[in-house]
Amino acid sequence: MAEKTVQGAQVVGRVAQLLRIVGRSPEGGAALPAIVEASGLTRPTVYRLLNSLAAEGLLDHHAETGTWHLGPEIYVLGAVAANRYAIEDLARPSLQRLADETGESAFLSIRRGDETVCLLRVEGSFPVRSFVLHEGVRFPLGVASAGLAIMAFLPEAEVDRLLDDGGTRGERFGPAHTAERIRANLEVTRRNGYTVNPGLILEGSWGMGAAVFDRQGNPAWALSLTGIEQRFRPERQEFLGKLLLEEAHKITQQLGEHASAR
Amino acid sequence: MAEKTVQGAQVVGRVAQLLRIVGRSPEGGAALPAIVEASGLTRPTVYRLLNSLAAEGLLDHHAETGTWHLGPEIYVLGAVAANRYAIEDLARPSLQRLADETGESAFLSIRRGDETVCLLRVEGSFPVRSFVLHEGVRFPLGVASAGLAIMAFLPEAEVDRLLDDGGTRGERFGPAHTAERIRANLEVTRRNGYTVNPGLILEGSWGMGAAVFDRQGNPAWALSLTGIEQRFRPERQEFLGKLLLEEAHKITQQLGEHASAR
DNA sequence: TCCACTTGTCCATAAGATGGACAGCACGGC
DNA sequence: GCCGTGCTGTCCATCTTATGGACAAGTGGA
Repeated sequence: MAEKTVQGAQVVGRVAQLLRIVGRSPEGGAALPAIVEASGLTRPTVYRLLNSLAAEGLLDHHAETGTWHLGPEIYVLGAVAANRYAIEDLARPSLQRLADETGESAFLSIRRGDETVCLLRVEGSFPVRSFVLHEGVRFPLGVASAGLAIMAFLPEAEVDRLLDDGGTRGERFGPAHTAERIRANLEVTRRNGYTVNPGLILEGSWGMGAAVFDRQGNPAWALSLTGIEQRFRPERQEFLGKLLLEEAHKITQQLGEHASAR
Repeated sequence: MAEKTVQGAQVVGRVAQLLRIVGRSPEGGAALPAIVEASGLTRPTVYRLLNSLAAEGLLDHHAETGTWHLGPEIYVLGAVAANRYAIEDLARPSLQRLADETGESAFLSIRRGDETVCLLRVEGSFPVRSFVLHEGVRFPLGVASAGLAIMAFLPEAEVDRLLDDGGTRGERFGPAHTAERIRANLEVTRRNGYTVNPGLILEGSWGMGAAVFDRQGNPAWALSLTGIEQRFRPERQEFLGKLLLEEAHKITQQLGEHASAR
């Protein structure tokens, strides 16, 4: 909503949209009908664009399954871009430690506009795991623990703008996501430093998160843990929260020290 | 050359081209006139496309310098794609070791079509360094040590096709890049396992490389070292070559063990 | 002051993306 | 065996939309 910046080459928008859709899909694979559905474009158009993107190496077309994946060019470009945006390397050890010490799965998410995108997932050892979150998955800020953790440290005006979405958030993610309940959660998050998502998206699938701050002090990333309700009882939350905050602080500090490109 | 696979959405080609141009630029930054020049498109078109790409987050426009960079969306997508194409993590320790033990700068390059793309660079300690190669830089196979190392282990027919380019290689990279001289180099490379580039691209700027093989046994990546001529004397080449082969083998083996997605 | 070289913008034109429609194939039910 | 359903791949007339020549305006150097 609210586009038209310059004059606009809207094919670019469609291309970006398709890349995002493919990137968001579960194990990196999406079939044509699903992409058509998700994009709202017509099938021939999607078909043509996907094929063109694959011809450029930006996508891959797995011949047997007919699924589309992010291609080697994206990987190559991403590797170059990573020189400018490199928390990943800093975060991986922290995720590993979180997963090792808690047994839950640990995640790094990044803020991207009004959404969070999951960048890294490290599996925990506990045999019951939630797959609501995985690499490429996006949620609006305010939904899921990563987005809540980030939102809690945004300026009030920003929060107001984000919460005022006309109710689509509730429709997509369930009635628990009202502006009031989110505000209440943010309040608690600010007090504790970490946030708790008590199965708001999927019943029984809990999560906790803590924000990581960039050099300007903005909450740009978040660490989070997910698992089943039984593993997030109040008495354990303190332990998990402390761990999350420790690792989040560690990364924030490393980012501060780290010399950045340009 | 030789396009037109399906029906083609050629904007996609232009978009991909621009992304590549920006990705290839020295410290990730390219100015508009340079991009216009490199792309062969007209200025308004490039301008419009770049702005649209930036609006989608695929590029970044640095306001002060007016330079264009790969954007956060590319980073995000690349991070997701990296799950499918992850030698990077395996290679980094090897590059570090190469750089530490030799003092030269060490590189990981990937084969992408008929080119190699540099993915990672680890600086060596030796105070005179070559900057011919850095992240995002592409060379045709057969030019630069990484591309030679890969080419040496391609099927003969493939080599023939690659060498038969009508002389543009020589024009772009200097007269040392004739088919005959490359063939001779490949011959030596096959015998030694590693390749030596004796300043073919830039006089005095030498390099050595060794191929890394994927699970199917294809040479898909290469490790390489670069530095000044004086550091690549014949008596030292054996030492450097041995190191390169060791690390290349190590990565090849790890890739074989590693369970891959899909 | 003038020149060279930028960035940003407009708009008539024509290139080319679009999408309805159809062919062909694979699967499953009856 | 036959029909229905859902898929991929392709065509092409239509009209959306990308294109690029041209111009305004700003900057810096000589």
